Amino acid sequence: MTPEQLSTSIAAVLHDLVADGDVHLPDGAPDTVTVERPRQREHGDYATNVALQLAKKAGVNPRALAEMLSTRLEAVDGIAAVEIAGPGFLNITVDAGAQGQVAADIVAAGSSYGRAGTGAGERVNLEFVSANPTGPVTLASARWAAVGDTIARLLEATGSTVTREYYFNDHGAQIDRLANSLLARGRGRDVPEDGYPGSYVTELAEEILAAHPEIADEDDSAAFESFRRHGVDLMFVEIKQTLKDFRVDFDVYFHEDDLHRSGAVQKAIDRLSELGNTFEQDGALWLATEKFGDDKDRVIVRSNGQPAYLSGDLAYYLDKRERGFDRCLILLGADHHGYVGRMMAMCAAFGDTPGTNLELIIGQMVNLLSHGSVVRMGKRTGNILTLDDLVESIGIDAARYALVRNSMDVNLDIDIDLWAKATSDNPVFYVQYAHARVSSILRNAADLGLAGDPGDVGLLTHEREGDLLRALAGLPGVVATATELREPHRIARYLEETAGAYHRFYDSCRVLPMGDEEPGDLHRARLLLVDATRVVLANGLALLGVSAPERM
RNA sequence: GCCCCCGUAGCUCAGGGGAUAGAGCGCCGCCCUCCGGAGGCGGAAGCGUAGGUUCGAAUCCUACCGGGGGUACCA
Repeated sequence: MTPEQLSTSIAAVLHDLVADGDVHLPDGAPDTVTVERPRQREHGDYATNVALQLAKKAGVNPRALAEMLSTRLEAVDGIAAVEIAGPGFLNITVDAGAQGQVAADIVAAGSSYGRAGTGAGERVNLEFVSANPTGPVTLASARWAAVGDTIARLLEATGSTVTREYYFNDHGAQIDRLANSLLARGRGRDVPEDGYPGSYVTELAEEILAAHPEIADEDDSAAFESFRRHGVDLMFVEIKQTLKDFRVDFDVYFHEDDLHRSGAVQKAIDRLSELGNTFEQDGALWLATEKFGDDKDRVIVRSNGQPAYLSGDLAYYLDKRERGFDRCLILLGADHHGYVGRMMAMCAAFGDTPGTNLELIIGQMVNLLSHGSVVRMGKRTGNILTLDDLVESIGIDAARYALVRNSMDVNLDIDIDLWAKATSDNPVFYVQYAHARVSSILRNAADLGLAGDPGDVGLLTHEREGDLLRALAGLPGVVATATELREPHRIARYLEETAGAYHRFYDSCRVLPMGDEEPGDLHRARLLLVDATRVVLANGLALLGVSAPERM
């Protein structure tokens, strides 16, 4: 019995109580109730605090409500015992057969175990990374690449249709700075003060000159344009390749330039003006964001007639909405948190609902640590670290895992000495090792001709078996929560917990027959449990885009 | 100044109002007759401070202290 099934059963019992007039709830009985795995084993397999939650509304004392629930719950199929504890907790023990059935259900569901249809029909646009094509993908962007892709996988797992989108900013002044840097390097000069100092600029300039030798004969202003065009193109190719190698595939690369060329910017501005949300002042055109909760109003067309950066965002947002996305999610670094107010106000100015149609997810910064101190020098960039630097030192699996393992709200320090280790200190290794161990048993079982017959799942009564079953039963709930809160780290933590439960089970429950022992029902049931563990670890790792090795 | 994030064990971090606050590392002590010991078991050790809300607060609110980031008619 999974927590979800139990929740439904308890809700059904509540409905009955209300229908029979035993309990009066002004808002009726809920459809689901909170069911959790208690920390203390004495508190049963599962516990619920519904009685505490609803007592006040029902106008009864929590223990009395608990009594009524308990009596009826004990009659429910699969529930072995219900105890009332403390102020009104219900501690529920599930019978072994119903518990063991979870393993069979998981194996039957296979790769679809943990998925849900809660987001069905929702079209989500998830924009992340969106780094300017002025250099290699940085370490900071790497976090958004891993987190964003994982959020996308989670949304897909819960039934949403997701478009992974990269906003390619090829319109602004920083591109000029790249072009100037390339020109300088191409002509054997030092990069300007505000240029890009990395060695990649020199490489790029050489590459461009090799492919287009005629640039050498152009004057500086023509060469500037050539370097600009080819530089952006090549940089962009490199960024795409880096991300692809990192297992992040974008569906759409959107060019800011297109918005300006197509008239989309003007269209967005006109729309906002029609809605009465713009005004002119000091020769500039402003968007009235303050009335929608922003700190102050924002310029969208500068007094020199040039559109301000925000105008591109307006047009881009409108474009996404017109492409049919119900929800536009954007991942941003903490250095952009100041944009939240104006972006949300902009959304509201279009008549949309901030938080629903537009959602900004802010994450904190990343550092790399080695031997206890922060690594500052990137290989090709001089002063800033790249995704490639990270992957080179710890590999893709560890990099993806390390980048999503923590809440986005915390500054992330990645200790590359730790993540490069092949020991259990390294969380990704710990989880992958559990999967390899599982796979090994399954291989051995196949050699023994043991696969197929599930035995009797009711025999899985060992404490460690129960712990493992409950851990495995938790995946759908964790996926649901991680998706809803946009918190992929919950998947990683869950996997570590599940891997731990498996290692403990393995340590005290022999799975395969020893020596000449005849295979029995318990062997088969445990084998099913091992197989279910494989499914859960593999599905969880897949959500993180991390491989689930059968051998390591 | 104002805004955002963080402050939990010696260290790195989990803990979406619930029962005795968890994990890994490090430290101390254990467990190998066969499935991968790259594992497992036990022990010592903690919610920045002060108020408030609540039957119940690490979690919500306020103030303060400490760390990080931001605050352009730049993009």
